[in-house]
Amino acid sequence: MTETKRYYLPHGLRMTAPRQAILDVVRHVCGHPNAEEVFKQVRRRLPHVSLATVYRNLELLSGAGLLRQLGPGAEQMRFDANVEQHYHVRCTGCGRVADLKANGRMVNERSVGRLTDFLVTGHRLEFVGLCPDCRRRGNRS
Amino acid sequence: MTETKRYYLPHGLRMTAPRQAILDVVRHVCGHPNAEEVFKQVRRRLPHVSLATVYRNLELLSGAGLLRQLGPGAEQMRFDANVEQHYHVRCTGCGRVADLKANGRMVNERSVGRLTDFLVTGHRLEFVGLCPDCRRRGNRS
DNA sequence: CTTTATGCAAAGCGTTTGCATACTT
DNA sequence: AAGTATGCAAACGCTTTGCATAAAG
Repeated sequence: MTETKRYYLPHGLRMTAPRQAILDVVRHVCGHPNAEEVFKQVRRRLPHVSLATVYRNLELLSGAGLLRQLGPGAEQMRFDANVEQHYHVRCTGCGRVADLKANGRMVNERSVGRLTDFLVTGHRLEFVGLCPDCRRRGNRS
Repeated sequence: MTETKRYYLPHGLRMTAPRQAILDVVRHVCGHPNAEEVFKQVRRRLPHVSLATVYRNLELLSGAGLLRQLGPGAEQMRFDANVEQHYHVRCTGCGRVADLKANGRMVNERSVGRLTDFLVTGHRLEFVGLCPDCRRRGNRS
C-alpha cells in the first residue's frame, strides 16, 4: 500500500486523505474487499479514520463512478419457488424481480427487453464455485 | 391464495401449516417476495405466525431445494475499483470475489474454471433495468 | 463564511438465536 | 420419550444518521 496516484472527483467534492486511501485500498487489495476490510487497511495508514467515513466514502465514490459495488446494492434476500436454472430481471426502481423463461434461446439485453417490457440497462454475470484456496482446504459450502 | 397442492420434505421434516403457507406464498406472489412480504401474506391466512418462523422456514425450504434464494446469500457488499464491464467469480467458501478478464472471449463455466483455477459450480445471470410500472412512473434509480 | 468532510455514538434494519412451550411420531 | 416446530423477545451484524467539530474553498 504505497500508492501515490491521484484520482479526481466531480464538481465541489474534495479528494481528502481518507478518500484517497479508501480508493487505493479497493484498487490494490485482492478479492474485492468489503467495508470492514477496507476499514482495516485504511487504518494502517490513517489510524484515526472511522468506519462511518469508510461507508460514506465507498458510497460516494461509487456514485462518482470511481468504484463499483458488487452484489445487489443493499438488496434484501428474495425467494423464488422455481428452482430450475433460469435467469432474472431485477428492477432498479422497486426491486421487483421477474423470471426469464428463455429456454435455451439466446438471451441478451435487447432480447430481454423485448420479452419482458423492462427497460433493460445492464446485466450482471457471476460465476460461483470454490476458489483455489478453499478447494485445497476442502471447504464445502 | 387458495392453494391446496401439497409439497414434500426430506426425512424427518414435517410439512406444517406455516411451512405450507410460506411455500404457497412464494409460489404465487409475483415479483419474488422478500421475507417481509412473505410474512405479510402468510399472516392473512395464519395470523399468529411469527416473522422468525418465516425466516426459519425460508431457510429450511431453500436448504431442502424447494425454494431458491435470489441475491448473494447473506453476502455483504463488496467493492471493485474496476468500473469497466466485466464479470466475476465468487467463492462460496470464503466469499472472495475475483475478476474475470474475458475480453470479448466466450465465457462459460468450463472456460472460467480453466482461466481462474476456481472449481466452478454454477453461474448467475441477472439483467437489470426498469420494470414496466417504474418505467411509466418515471422512477429513475 | 459557506460548503464539504469527519469522528463519535446512537439508531436502523434485516436477520438470527435462546428459550420455553407445543405439536408429531 | 425423543425429535421437530413455534412464538416471543432479545441479540446480532452491517450500514446509516444526527450532531458537533474541523478543514477546504
